[in-house]
Amino acid sequence: MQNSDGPAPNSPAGPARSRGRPRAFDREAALAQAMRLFWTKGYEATSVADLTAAMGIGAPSLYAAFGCKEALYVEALGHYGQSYEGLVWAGFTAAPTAREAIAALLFDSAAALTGCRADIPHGCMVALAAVDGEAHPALCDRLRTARGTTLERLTARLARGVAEGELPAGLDGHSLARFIQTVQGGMSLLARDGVGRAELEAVAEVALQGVEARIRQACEAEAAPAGAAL
Amino acid sequence: MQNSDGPAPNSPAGPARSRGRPRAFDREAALAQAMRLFWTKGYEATSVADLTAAMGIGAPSLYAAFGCKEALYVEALGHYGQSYEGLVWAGFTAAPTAREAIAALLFDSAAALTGCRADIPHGCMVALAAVDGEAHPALCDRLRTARGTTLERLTARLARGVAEGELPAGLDGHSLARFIQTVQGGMSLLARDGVGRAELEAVAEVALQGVEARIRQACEAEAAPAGAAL
DNA sequence: GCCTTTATATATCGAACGATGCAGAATTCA
DNA sequence: TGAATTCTGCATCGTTCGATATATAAAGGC
Repeated sequence: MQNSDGPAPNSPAGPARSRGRPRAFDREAALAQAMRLFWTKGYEATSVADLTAAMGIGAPSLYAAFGCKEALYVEALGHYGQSYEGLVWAGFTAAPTAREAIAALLFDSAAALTGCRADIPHGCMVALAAVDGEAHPALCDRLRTARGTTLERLTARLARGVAEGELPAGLDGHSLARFIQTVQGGMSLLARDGVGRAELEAVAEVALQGVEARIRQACEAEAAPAGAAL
Repeated sequence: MQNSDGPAPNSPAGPARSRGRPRAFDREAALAQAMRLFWTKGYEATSVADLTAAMGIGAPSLYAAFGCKEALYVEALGHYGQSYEGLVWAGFTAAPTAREAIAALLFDSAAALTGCRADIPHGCMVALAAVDGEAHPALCDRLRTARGTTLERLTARLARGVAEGELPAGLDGHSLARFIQTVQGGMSLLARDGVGRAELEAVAEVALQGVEARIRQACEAEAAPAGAAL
Protein backbone atom coordinates (compact mmCIF):
# COMPACT_ATOMS: atom_id res chain seq x y z
CA MET A 1 0.00 0.00 0.00
CA GLN A 2 2.94 2.32 -0.55
CA ASN A 3 1.96 5.48 -2.30
CA SER A 4 5.37 6.27 -3.70
CA ASP A 5 5.41 3.54 -6.33
CA GLY A 6 3.78 5.77 -8.93
CA PRO A 7 5.47 6.33 -12.25
CA ALA A 8 6.45 9.93 -11.45
CA PRO A 9 7.23 10.33 -15.12
CA ASN A 10 8.12 13.95 -15.27
CA SER A 11 8.24 17.05 -13.13
CA PRO A 12 6.93 16.25 -9.67
CA ALA A 13 5.72 19.80 -9.19
CA GLY A 14 5.40 23.00 -11.10
CA PRO A 15 3.14 23.81 -14.00
CA ALA A 16 5.42 23.26 -16.99
CA ARG A 17 9.00 22.41 -16.14
CA SER A 18 10.25 22.72 -19.71
CA ARG A 19 13.60 21.00 -19.22
CA GLY A 20 12.71 18.32 -21.74
CA ARG A 21 13.44 19.50 -25.27
CA PRO A 22 10.04 18.88 -26.89
CA ARG A 23 7.45 20.61 -24.82
CA ALA A 24 5.42 18.10 -22.92
CA PHE A 25 1.66 18.32 -23.13
CA ASP A 26 -0.19 20.08 -20.33
CA ARG A 27 -0.52 17.30 -17.80
CA GLU A 28 -2.89 19.19 -15.54
CA ALA A 29 -5.27 20.10 -18.35
CA ALA A 30 -5.21 16.57 -19.70
CA LEU A 31 -5.96 15.22 -16.25
CA ALA A 32 -8.89 17.61 -15.95
CA GLN A 33 -10.27 16.33 -19.23
CA ALA A 34 -9.89 12.73 -18.13
CA MET A 35 -11.57 13.49 -14.83
CA ARG A 36 -14.51 15.03 -16.61
CA LEU A 37 -14.91 12.03 -18.87
CA PHE A 38 -14.72 9.52 -16.01
CA TRP A 39 -17.13 11.68 -14.06
CA THR A 40 -19.83 11.74 -16.71
CA LYS A 41 -19.45 8.32 -18.33
CA GLY A 42 -18.07 6.20 -15.53
CA TYR A 43 -14.92 4.11 -15.47
CA GLU A 44 -15.92 1.14 -17.57
CA ALA A 45 -17.78 3.17 -20.20
CA THR A 46 -14.83 5.50 -20.77
CA SER A 47 -12.44 4.06 -23.31
CA VAL A 48 -8.83 4.96 -23.78
CA ALA A 49 -9.77 6.29 -27.20
CA ASP A 50 -12.26 8.65 -25.57
CA LEU A 51 -9.58 9.75 -23.16
CA THR A 52 -6.85 10.36 -25.71
CA ALA A 53 -9.27 12.26 -27.93
CA ALA A 54 -10.35 14.50 -25.07
CA MET A 55 -6.83 14.94 -23.76
CA GLY A 56 -5.42 15.68 -27.18
CA ILE A 57 -2.61 13.15 -26.95
CA GLY A 58 -1.82 9.71 -28.28
CA ALA A 59 -2.31 6.55 -26.35
CA PRO A 60 1.43 5.94 -25.72
CA SER A 61 1.73 9.39 -24.19
CA LEU A 62 -1.13 8.53 -21.88
CA TYR A 63 0.55 5.35 -20.78
CA ALA A 64 3.90 7.04 -20.38
CA ALA A 65 2.42 9.76 -18.23
CA PHE A 66 -0.08 7.82 -16.13
CA GLY A 67 0.84 4.17 -16.35
CA CYS A 68 -2.49 2.63 -17.15
CA LYS A 69 -6.15 3.43 -17.31
CA GLU A 70 -6.71 2.45 -13.69
CA ALA A 71 -3.88 4.66 -12.43
CA LEU A 72 -5.22 7.52 -14.52
CA TYR A 73 -8.58 7.10 -12.85
CA VAL A 74 -6.96 7.28 -9.44
CA GLU A 75 -5.16 10.45 -10.42
CA ALA A 76 -8.40 11.85 -11.79
CA LEU A 77 -10.02 11.14 -8.44
CA GLY A 78 -7.25 13.04 -6.71
CA HIS A 79 -7.66 15.94 -9.08
CA TYR A 80 -11.38 15.89 -8.39
CA GLY A 81 -10.84 16.12 -4.68
CA GLN A 82 -8.31 18.90 -4.90
CA SER A 83 -10.39 20.90 -7.35
CA TYR A 84 -13.91 20.62 -6.04
CA GLU A 85 -13.89 19.38 -2.48
CA GLY A 86 -13.78 22.95 -1.26
CA LEU A 87 -17.04 23.74 -3.01
CA VAL A 88 -18.82 21.37 -0.69
CA TRP A 89 -16.72 21.36 2.48
CA ALA A 90 -15.32 24.89 2.87
CA GLY A 91 -18.43 26.23 4.55
CA PHE A 92 -18.68 23.13 6.69
CA THR A 93 -15.14 23.58 7.95
CA ALA A 94 -15.48 27.30 8.57
CA ALA A 95 -18.81 27.18 10.37
CA PRO A 96 -18.60 27.99 14.10
CA THR A 97 -21.30 25.53 15.16
CA ALA A 98 -22.17 22.00 14.17
CA ARG A 99 -25.65 23.08 13.14
CA GLU A 100 -24.31 25.72 10.81
CA ALA A 101 -21.70 23.32 9.49
CA ILE A 102 -24.32 20.78 8.53
CA ALA A 103 -26.54 23.43 7.00
CA ALA A 104 -23.61 24.78 5.00
CA LEU A 105 -22.71 21.30 3.80
CA LEU A 106 -26.19 20.56 2.52
CA PHE A 107 -26.80 23.92 0.90
CA ASP A 108 -23.35 24.05 -0.66
CA SER A 109 -23.93 20.54 -1.92
CA ALA A 110 -27.23 21.60 -3.48
CA ALA A 111 -25.38 24.32 -5.37
CA ALA A 112 -22.23 22.43 -6.28
CA LEU A 113 -23.93 19.19 -7.33
CA THR A 114 -26.15 21.05 -9.79
CA GLY A 115 -23.27 22.82 -11.45
CA CYS A 116 -24.09 26.22 -9.99
CA ARG A 117 -20.64 26.84 -8.56
CA ALA A 118 -18.58 25.78 -11.55
CA ASP A 119 -19.04 24.37 -15.03
CA ILE A 120 -18.92 20.76 -13.96
CA PRO A 121 -21.06 17.64 -14.41
CA HIS A 122 -23.97 17.21 -12.06
CA GLY A 123 -23.68 14.93 -9.05
CA CYS A 124 -20.66 13.82 -7.07
CA MET A 125 -18.04 11.85 -8.98
CA VAL A 126 -17.31 9.71 -5.95
CA ALA A 127 -20.87 9.03 -4.88
CA LEU A 128 -22.06 8.15 -8.37
CA ALA A 129 -19.00 6.16 -9.38
CA ALA A 130 -20.09 2.67 -10.25
CA VAL A 131 -17.08 0.52 -10.97
CA ASP A 132 -17.33 -3.22 -11.11
CA GLY A 133 -16.07 -4.53 -7.81
CA GLU A 134 -15.11 -7.88 -9.30
CA ALA A 135 -13.01 -6.47 -12.10
CA HIS A 136 -11.39 -3.59 -10.22
CA PRO A 137 -11.33 -4.21 -6.49
CA ALA A 138 -8.61 -1.61 -5.91
CA LEU A 139 -10.69 1.18 -7.39
CA CYS A 140 -13.72 -0.04 -5.53
CA ASP A 141 -11.90 0.07 -2.21
CA ARG A 142 -10.53 3.51 -2.88
CA LEU A 143 -13.97 4.82 -3.70
CA ARG A 144 -15.49 3.27 -0.62
CA THR A 145 -12.81 4.88 1.47
CA ALA A 146 -13.45 8.24 -0.16
CA ARG A 147 -17.14 7.90 0.56
CA GLY A 148 -16.31 7.03 4.13
CA THR A 149 -14.56 10.31 4.82
CA THR A 150 -17.89 12.10 4.61
CA LEU A 151 -19.18 10.07 7.50
CA GLU A 152 -15.99 10.59 9.48
CA ARG A 153 -16.08 14.34 9.12
CA LEU A 154 -19.72 14.48 10.11
CA THR A 155 -19.32 12.31 13.18
CA ALA A 156 -16.23 14.23 14.23
CA ARG A 157 -18.03 17.56 13.87
CA LEU A 158 -21.02 16.34 15.83
CA ALA A 159 -18.77 14.98 18.55
CA ARG A 160 -17.04 18.35 18.73
CA GLY A 161 -20.44 19.99 19.04
CA VAL A 162 -21.19 17.76 21.99
CA ALA A 163 -17.81 18.45 23.55
CA GLU A 164 -18.32 22.18 23.21
CA GLY A 165 -21.72 22.03 24.79
CA GLU A 166 -23.63 22.98 21.67
CA LEU A 167 -25.25 19.58 21.38
CA PRO A 168 -26.64 17.32 24.11
CA ALA A 169 -24.43 14.53 25.34
CA GLY A 170 -27.05 11.89 24.66
CA LEU A 171 -27.18 12.67 20.96
CA ASP A 172 -26.71 9.69 18.65
CA GLY A 173 -24.14 11.37 16.45
CA HIS A 174 -23.52 8.32 14.33
CA SER A 175 -27.11 7.99 13.19
CA LEU A 176 -27.33 11.67 12.54
CA ALA A 177 -24.14 11.59 10.50
CA ARG A 178 -25.46 8.65 8.51
CA PHE A 179 -28.60 10.62 7.85
CA ILE A 180 -26.71 13.60 6.49
CA GLN A 181 -24.56 11.31 4.40
CA THR A 182 -27.68 9.68 3.03
CA VAL A 183 -29.28 12.97 2.09
CA GLN A 184 -26.14 14.25 0.42
CA GLY A 185 -25.77 11.03 -1.54
CA GLY A 186 -29.39 11.11 -2.60
CA MET A 187 -28.86 14.66 -3.79
CA SER A 188 -26.24 13.40 -6.21
CA LEU A 189 -28.68 10.91 -7.68
CA LEU A 190 -31.31 13.59 -8.18
CA ALA A 191 -28.80 16.07 -9.59
CA ARG A 192 -27.68 13.51 -12.13
CA ASP A 193 -31.26 13.24 -13.31
CA GLY A 194 -31.47 16.97 -13.83
CA VAL A 195 -33.13 18.13 -10.62
CA GLY A 196 -32.13 21.72 -9.99
CA ARG A 197 -30.56 23.64 -7.17
CA ALA A 198 -33.81 25.09 -5.79
CA GLU A 199 -35.39 21.68 -5.33
CA LEU A 200 -32.28 20.32 -3.67
CA GLU A 201 -32.25 23.28 -1.32
CA ALA A 202 -35.83 22.50 -0.40
CA VAL A 203 -34.70 18.96 0.34
CA ALA A 204 -31.89 20.35 2.48
CA GLU A 205 -34.39 22.41 4.46
CA VAL A 206 -36.50 19.40 5.32
CA ALA A 207 -33.40 17.44 6.22
CA LEU A 208 -32.24 20.21 8.54
CA GLN A 209 -35.62 20.18 10.24
CA GLY A 210 -35.12 16.49 10.86
CA VAL A 211 -31.69 17.16 12.32
CA GLU A 212 -33.08 19.87 14.56
CA ALA A 213 -35.93 17.67 15.71
CA ARG A 214 -33.50 14.89 16.56
CA ILE A 215 -31.30 17.29 18.52
CA ARG A 216 -34.27 18.68 20.40
CA GLN A 217 -35.40 15.18 21.22
CA ALA A 218 -32.01 14.39 22.69
CA CYS A 219 -32.08 17.63 24.67
CA GLU A 220 -35.43 16.79 26.19
CA ALA A 221 -34.33 13.26 27.03
CA GLU A 222 -31.35 14.74 28.80
CA ALA A 223 -33.30 17.39 30.65
CA ALA A 224 -35.98 14.98 31.78
CA PRO A 225 -35.50 13.33 35.19
CA ALA A 226 -33.63 10.09 34.81
CA GLY A 227 -35.81 7.03 34.67
CA ALA A 228 -38.95 8.99 33.97
CA ALA A 229 -39.95 6.71 31.17
CA LEU A 230 -39.42 2.94 30.85
CA MET B 1 -38.24 0.30 -36.15
CA GLN B 2 -41.11 -2.12 -36.27
CA ASN B 3 -41.62 -3.99 -33.07
CA SER B 4 -43.34 -7.00 -34.59
CA ASP B 5 -40.26 -8.34 -36.31
CA GLY B 6 -39.13 -10.16 -33.22
CA PRO B 7 -38.75 -13.87 -33.37
CA ALA B 8 -41.60 -14.43 -30.92
CA PRO B 9 -39.77 -17.61 -30.16
CA ASN B 10 -42.21 -19.54 -28.08
CA SER B 11 -45.52 -19.36 -26.33
CA PRO B 12 -46.78 -15.83 -25.82
CA ALA B 13 -48.49 -16.92 -22.63
CA GLY B 14 -48.74 -19.97 -20.45
CA PRO B 15 -45.93 -21.98 -18.99
CA ALA B 16 -45.08 -24.45 -21.73
CA ARG B 17 -47.31 -24.54 -24.77
CA SER B 18 -45.47 -27.44 -26.30
CA ARG B 19 -46.32 -26.84 -29.94
CA GLY B 20 -42.66 -26.04 -30.45
CA ARG B 21 -40.71 -29.22 -30.79
CA PRO B 22 -37.67 -29.06 -28.47
CA ARG B 23 -38.18 -27.80 -24.99
CA ALA B 24 -36.78 -24.32 -24.61
CA PHE B 25 -34.59 -23.32 -21.68
CA ASP B 26 -36.19 -21.79 -18.63
CA ARG B 27 -36.68 -18.24 -19.82
CA GLU B 28 -37.78 -16.92 -16.44
CA ALA B 29 -34.79 -18.35 -14.60
CA ALA B 30 -32.39 -17.10 -17.23
CA LEU B 31 -33.91 -13.66 -17.02
CA ALA B 32 -33.49 -13.69 -13.26
CA GLN B 33 -29.81 -14.51 -13.65
CA ALA B 34 -29.35 -11.73 -16.17
CA MET B 35 -31.12 -9.29 -13.89
CA ARG B 36 -28.85 -10.20 -11.04
CA LEU B 37 -25.75 -9.67 -13.14
CA PHE B 38 -26.90 -6.32 -14.50
CA TRP B 39 -27.88 -5.35 -10.97
CA THR B 40 -24.50 -6.00 -9.42
CA LYS B 41 -22.14 -5.15 -12.27
CA GLY B 42 -24.05 -2.55 -14.24
CA TYR B 43 -24.94 -2.54 -17.90
CA GLU B 44 -21.63 -1.71 -19.52
CA ALA B 45 -19.56 -3.91 -17.27
CA THR B 46 -21.71 -6.96 -17.91
CA SER B 47 -20.61 -8.78 -21.05
CA VAL B 48 -22.72 -11.23 -22.99
CA ALA B 49 -20.13 -13.83 -22.08
CA ASP B 50 -20.93 -13.17 -18.43
CA LEU B 51 -24.61 -13.37 -19.22
CA THR B 52 -24.51 -16.60 -21.19
CA ALA B 53 -22.36 -18.23 -18.54
CA ALA B 54 -24.76 -17.25 -15.76
CA MET B 55 -27.84 -18.13 -17.79
CA GLY B 56 -26.45 -21.46 -18.85
CA ILE B 57 -27.13 -20.95 -22.56
CA GLY B 58 -25.16 -20.06 -25.64
CA ALA B 59 -25.01 -16.62 -27.12
CA PRO B 60 -27.26 -17.44 -30.13
CA SER B 61 -29.98 -18.64 -27.77
CA LEU B 62 -29.74 -15.37 -25.92
CA TYR B 63 -30.13 -13.38 -29.10
CA ALA B 64 -32.97 -15.58 -30.33
CA ALA B 65 -34.85 -15.16 -27.07
CA PHE B 66 -34.19 -11.53 -26.22
CA GLY B 67 -33.02 -9.79 -29.40
CA CYS B 68 -29.99 -7.97 -28.16
CA LYS B 69 -28.20 -7.01 -24.98
CA GLU B 70 -30.11 -3.77 -24.64
CA ALA B 71 -33.49 -5.48 -24.99
CA LEU B 72 -32.40 -8.06 -22.45
CA TYR B 73 -31.59 -5.29 -20.03
CA VAL B 74 -35.03 -3.79 -20.52
CA GLU B 75 -36.62 -7.17 -19.84
CA ALA B 76 -34.43 -7.58 -16.79
CA LEU B 77 -35.66 -4.23 -15.53
CA GLY B 78 -39.24 -5.42 -15.97
CA HIS B 79 -38.47 -8.61 -14.11
CA TYR B 80 -36.90 -6.57 -11.35
CA GLY B 81 -40.01 -4.47 -10.97
CA GLN B 82 -42.38 -7.40 -10.97
CA SER B 83 -40.29 -9.38 -8.54
CA TYR B 84 -39.18 -6.86 -5.97
CA GLU B 85 -41.27 -3.74 -6.22
CA GLY B 86 -43.69 -5.16 -3.72
CA LEU B 87 -40.93 -5.48 -1.11
CA VAL B 88 -40.66 -1.71 -1.02
CA TRP B 89 -44.11 -0.48 -2.01
CA ALA B 90 -46.62 -2.95 -0.60
CA GLY B 91 -46.68 -1.37 2.83
CA PHE B 92 -46.81 2.07 1.31
CA THR B 93 -49.87 1.16 -0.74
CA ALA B 94 -51.66 -0.59 2.09
CA ALA B 95 -51.09 2.09 4.72
CA PRO B 96 -54.23 3.99 5.74
CA THR B 97 -52.51 7.33 6.23
CA ALA B 98 -49.83 9.22 4.32
CA ARG B 99 -47.63 9.30 7.40
CA GLU B 100 -47.77 5.56 7.80
CA ALA B 101 -47.26 5.08 4.08
CA ILE B 102 -44.05 7.09 4.11
CA ALA B 103 -42.83 5.35 7.24
CA ALA B 104 -43.56 1.98 5.68
CA LEU B 105 -41.74 2.95 2.51
CA LEU B 106 -38.58 4.00 4.31
CA PHE B 107 -38.47 1.09 6.73
CA ASP B 108 -39.31 -1.46 4.07
CA SER B 109 -36.60 0.11 1.92
CA ALA B 110 -34.11 -0.21 4.77
CA ALA B 111 -34.87 -3.92 4.93
CA ALA B 112 -35.16 -4.67 1.22
CA LEU B 113 -32.12 -2.67 0.11
CA THR B 114 -29.89 -4.52 2.55
CA GLY B 115 -31.02 -7.94 1.38
CA CYS B 116 -33.01 -8.70 4.50
CA ARG B 117 -36.21 -9.58 2.64
CA ALA B 118 -34.75 -11.77 -0.05
CA ASP B 119 -31.38 -13.02 -1.24
CA ILE B 120 -30.73 -10.13 -3.58
CA PRO B 121 -27.94 -7.62 -4.19
CA HIS B 122 -27.84 -4.57 -1.97
CA GLY B 123 -29.26 -1.29 -3.20
CA CYS B 124 -31.89 -0.53 -5.80
CA MET B 125 -31.14 -1.70 -9.33
CA VAL B 126 -32.85 1.35 -10.80
CA ALA B 127 -31.39 3.96 -8.49
CA LEU B 128 -27.83 2.67 -8.81
CA ALA B 129 -27.98 1.96 -12.53
CA ALA B 130 -25.28 3.98 -14.24
CA VAL B 131 -25.55 3.55 -17.98
CA ASP B 132 -23.74 5.86 -20.33
CA GLY B 133 -26.30 8.36 -21.57
CA GLU B 134 -24.33 9.03 -24.76
CA ALA B 135 -24.07 5.42 -25.79
CA HIS B 136 -27.51 4.21 -24.73
CA PRO B 137 -30.01 7.07 -24.58
CA ALA B 138 -32.99 4.72 -24.71
CA LEU B 139 -31.92 2.87 -21.58
CA CYS B 140 -31.10 6.13 -19.88
CA ASP B 141 -34.55 7.52 -20.58
CA ARG B 142 -36.25 4.40 -19.37
CA LEU B 143 -34.28 4.46 -16.14
CA ARG B 144 -35.03 8.11 -15.55
CA THR B 145 -38.70 7.39 -16.07
CA ALA B 146 -38.55 4.50 -13.63
CA ARG B 147 -36.90 6.73 -11.05
CA GLY B 148 -39.59 9.30 -11.65
CA THR B 149 -42.41 7.00 -10.59
CA THR B 150 -41.16 7.15 -7.02
CA LEU B 151 -41.71 10.88 -6.96
CA GLU B 152 -45.12 10.57 -8.59
CA ARG B 153 -46.34 8.03 -6.06
CA LEU B 154 -45.13 10.13 -3.18
CA THR B 155 -46.68 13.36 -4.41
CA ALA B 156 -49.93 11.57 -5.17
CA ARG B 157 -50.05 10.03 -1.72
CA LEU B 158 -49.34 13.35 -0.03
CA ALA B 159 -51.99 15.07 -2.11
CA ARG B 160 -54.45 12.38 -1.07
CA GLY B 161 -53.49 12.99 2.54
CA VAL B 162 -54.28 16.66 2.08
CA ALA B 163 -57.57 15.86 0.35
CA GLU B 164 -58.59 13.54 3.16
CA GLY B 165 -57.80 16.11 5.81
CA GLU B 166 -54.88 14.22 7.30
CA LEU B 167 -52.36 16.81 6.14
CA PRO B 168 -52.62 20.61 6.09
CA ALA B 169 -53.58 22.23 2.82
CA GLY B 170 -50.54 24.49 2.81
CA LEU B 171 -48.12 21.59 2.82
CA ASP B 172 -45.49 21.68 0.11
CA GLY B 173 -46.00 18.11 -1.01
CA HIS B 174 -43.53 18.31 -3.84
CA SER B 175 -40.59 19.26 -1.66
CA LEU B 176 -41.53 16.65 0.87
CA ALA B 177 -41.77 14.01 -1.85
CA ARG B 178 -38.39 15.04 -3.18
CA PHE B 179 -36.99 14.70 0.30
CA ILE B 180 -38.29 11.15 0.71
CA GLN B 181 -37.01 10.28 -2.74
CA THR B 182 -33.62 11.68 -1.80
CA VAL B 183 -33.43 9.68 1.40
CA GLN B 184 -34.47 6.47 -0.29
CA GLY B 185 -31.92 7.00 -3.04
CA GLY B 186 -29.20 7.75 -0.54
CA MET B 187 -30.09 4.54 1.25
CA SER B 188 -29.26 2.62 -1.90
CA LEU B 189 -25.82 4.18 -2.05
CA LEU B 190 -25.13 3.29 1.57
CA ALA B 191 -26.52 -0.21 1.18
CA ARG B 192 -24.25 -0.80 -1.78
CA ASP B 193 -21.30 0.07 0.44
CA GLY B 194 -22.37 -2.50 3.00
CA VAL B 195 -24.25 -0.38 5.51
CA GLY B 196 -26.75 -2.60 7.30
CA ARG B 197 -30.44 -2.57 7.93
CA ALA B 198 -30.26 -1.18 11.46
CA GLU B 199 -28.31 1.88 10.41
CA LEU B 200 -30.66 2.55 7.53
CA GLU B 201 -33.60 2.26 9.89
CA ALA B 202 -31.98 4.85 12.11
CA VAL B 203 -31.67 7.07 9.05
CA ALA B 204 -35.34 6.47 8.31
CA GLU B 205 -36.25 7.56 11.82
CA VAL B 206 -34.48 10.87 11.49
CA ALA B 207 -36.02 11.38 8.07
CA LEU B 208 -39.49 10.76 9.48
CA GLN B 209 -38.84 13.31 12.19
CA GLY B 210 -38.05 15.79 9.45
CA VAL B 211 -41.27 14.93 7.67
CA GLU B 212 -43.24 15.34 10.87
CA ALA B 213 -41.59 18.66 11.64
CA ARG B 214 -42.39 19.91 8.18
CA ILE B 215 -46.03 18.83 8.52
CA ARG B 216 -46.31 20.48 11.93
CA GLN B 217 -44.81 23.66 10.52
CA ALA B 218 -47.43 23.73 7.76
CA CYS B 219 -50.16 23.09 10.33
CA GLU B 220 -49.04 26.03 12.44
CA ALA B 221 -48.80 28.29 9.42
CA GLU B 222 -52.33 27.34 8.55
CA ALA B 223 -53.69 27.79 12.05
CA ALA B 224 -52.02 31.16 12.51
CA PRO B 225 -54.03 34.28 11.60
CA ALA B 226 -53.49 35.22 8.01
CA GLY B 227 -50.91 37.91 7.49
CA ALA B 228 -49.47 37.54 10.94
CA ALA B 229 -45.97 37.82 9.65
CA LEU B 230 -44.59 40.20 7.06
C1' DG C 1 -57.29 -48.50 -35.17
C1' DC C 2 -52.40 -48.75 -33.26
C1' DC C 3 -47.81 -48.27 -34.00
C1' DT C 4 -43.91 -46.87 -36.75
C1' DT C 5 -41.71 -43.89 -39.86
C1' DT C 6 -40.93 -39.67 -42.07
C1' DA C 7 -40.94 -34.73 -42.33
C1' DT C 8 -40.75 -30.41 -40.32
C1' DA C 9 -39.79 -26.81 -37.40
C1' DT C 10 -37.34 -24.83 -33.90
C1' DA C 11 -33.81 -24.38 -30.11
C1' DT C 12 -29.31 -25.13 -29.39
C1' DC C 13 -24.30 -24.55 -29.89
C1' DG C 14 -19.41 -24.15 -32.07
C1' DA C 15 -17.14 -21.12 -34.70
C1' DA C 16 -16.37 -16.92 -36.66
C1' DC C 17 -17.43 -12.04 -38.04
C1' DG C 18 -16.03 -6.99 -37.91
C1' DA C 19 -15.28 -3.58 -34.53
C1' DT C 20 -13.23 -2.02 -30.59
C1' DG C 21 -10.83 -2.71 -26.12
C1' DC C 22 -6.11 -1.77 -23.65
C1' DA C 23 -1.39 -1.85 -24.16
C1' DG C 24 3.28 -1.67 -26.19
C1' DA C 25 7.26 -1.87 -29.76
C1' DA C 26 9.42 0.50 -33.16
C1' DT C 27 9.98 4.95 -35.20
C1' DT C 28 10.22 9.93 -35.95
C1' DC C 29 11.17 14.52 -34.52
C1' DA C 30 13.23 18.36 -32.00
C1' DT D 1 18.79 12.00 -25.82
C1' DG D 2 14.07 12.45 -24.49
C1' DA D 3 9.31 12.86 -25.74
C1' DA D 4 5.50 12.12 -28.82
C1' DT D 5 3.51 9.51 -32.63
C1' DT D 6 2.41 5.77 -35.99
C1' DC D 7 1.74 1.29 -36.38
C1' DT D 8 0.75 -3.05 -34.55
C1' DG D 9 -0.54 -6.95 -31.30
C1' DC D 10 -3.61 -9.53 -28.92
C1' DA D 11 -7.81 -10.03 -26.39
C1' DT D 12 -12.59 -9.26 -26.00
C1' DC D 13 -16.61 -6.87 -27.38
C1' DG D 14 -21.61 -7.67 -29.28
C1' DT D 15 -23.48 -10.21 -32.87
C1' DT D 16 -24.55 -13.75 -36.42
C1' DC D 17 -24.04 -18.03 -39.54
C1' DG D 18 -24.06 -22.90 -40.33
C1' DA D 19 -24.79 -27.27 -38.65
C1' DT D 20 -26.69 -30.35 -35.14
C1' DA D 21 -30.06 -32.21 -32.17
C1' DT D 22 -34.68 -33.08 -30.70
C1' DA D 23 -39.59 -33.50 -30.18
C1' DT D 24 -43.96 -33.06 -32.26
C1' DA D 25 -47.34 -33.43 -36.59
C1' DA D 26 -48.38 -35.82 -40.29
C1' DA D 27 -47.95 -39.94 -43.27
C1' DG D 28 -47.61 -44.89 -43.91
C1' DG D 29 -47.65 -50.27 -42.63
C1' DC D 30 -50.12 -53.99 -40.53
